[in-house]
Amino acid sequence: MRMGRKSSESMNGANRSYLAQKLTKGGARLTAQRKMLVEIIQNSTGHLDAASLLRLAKRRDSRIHRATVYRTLELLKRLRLIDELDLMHLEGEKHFYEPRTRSEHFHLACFRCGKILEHNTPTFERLKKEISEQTGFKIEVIRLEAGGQCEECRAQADSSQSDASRAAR
Amino acid sequence: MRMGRKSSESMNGANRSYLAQKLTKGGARLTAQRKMLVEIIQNSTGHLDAASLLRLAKRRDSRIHRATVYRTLELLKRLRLIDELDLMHLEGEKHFYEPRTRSEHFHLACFRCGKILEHNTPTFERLKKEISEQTGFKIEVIRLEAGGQCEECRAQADSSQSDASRAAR
DNA sequence: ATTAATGCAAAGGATTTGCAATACC
DNA sequence: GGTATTGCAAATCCTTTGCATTAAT
Repeated sequence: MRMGRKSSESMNGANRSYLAQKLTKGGARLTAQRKMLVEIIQNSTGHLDAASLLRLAKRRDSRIHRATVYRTLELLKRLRLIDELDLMHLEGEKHFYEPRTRSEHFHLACFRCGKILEHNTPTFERLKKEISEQTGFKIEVIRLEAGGQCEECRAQADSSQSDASRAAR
Repeated sequence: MRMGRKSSESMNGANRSYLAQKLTKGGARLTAQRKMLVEIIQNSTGHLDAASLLRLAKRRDSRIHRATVYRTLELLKRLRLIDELDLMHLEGEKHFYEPRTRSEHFHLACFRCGKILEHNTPTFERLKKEISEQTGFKIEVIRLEAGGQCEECRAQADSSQSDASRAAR
């Protein structure tokens, strides 16, 4: 089954130079499996964990192994091509990954419905700048995550709260 | 060996009410082991992981079990008495804990020397406020962590870089 | 007396590793 | 052809769980 023009193999031409450039900097090789994994991550909407990434990769090449996925994630992290997220350990201890190509943002994890919101404000930029200026620390990776209640869940909680508060507690 | 007036058992009187208040809110019991664990965490300077906490606790009560430590940490987290940190997974996947009593701050982990810096600026407060205002998200826990190079390591890297850059890159 | 907390041992999940076979440049 | 990468299977690390026993109110 052939795929549409924007996905899979067909975009190798466009991406190869960029990836090859980045990957080969550290003496790393641009293998077929690595290309595939990067593509999957880049085309993914949500936040992938290692197991999901493996599952998706196996659809294209059933021989790919778990260890390869972990090793590639490690590499891409080192090259700053992806960011690693914890998402407040909402789903256990696994990590999630997203491409660095998208504009910077942080994550808000709703403890109630499990939704992950992405957000950003210029103040975040400002904060990073201040950190460097005030401490002399050179930030290479930064992760801001919050847990709590999203707007919708808060509204629900408030309305059911009023019932409950009438009774007691 | 008796301890100074500010640590250990002697502060139970002062702390019991506060802890009892907090702990018993959710129907939880204020057991001897829980008191001990909270004391250790509160008196600790650095960032404790579960294994270190267990080790320290065993010195006072050798019967305390790993499971109790984990269960207590879970409880204290829920009650917002402690914060859980990842410290950019600088030392593997374990978590670190610190009491919430200290003023809020975030953590900068040096990838080179492993040092953990704590920092804060009013902009962080501002950022939190903006997040709530702009998204309607109610923040219950927030974690800001950065990884990179501390001032000292940067200085070192720069001086050895100048040698390297003369040669090639 | 009732209910929650603990110790124990075993399981669980996510990730990592050594080594022989394979793919890349 | 020489070196980096992969698959495999086993190991490791951290954390959690079911259940019988013990402690707290």
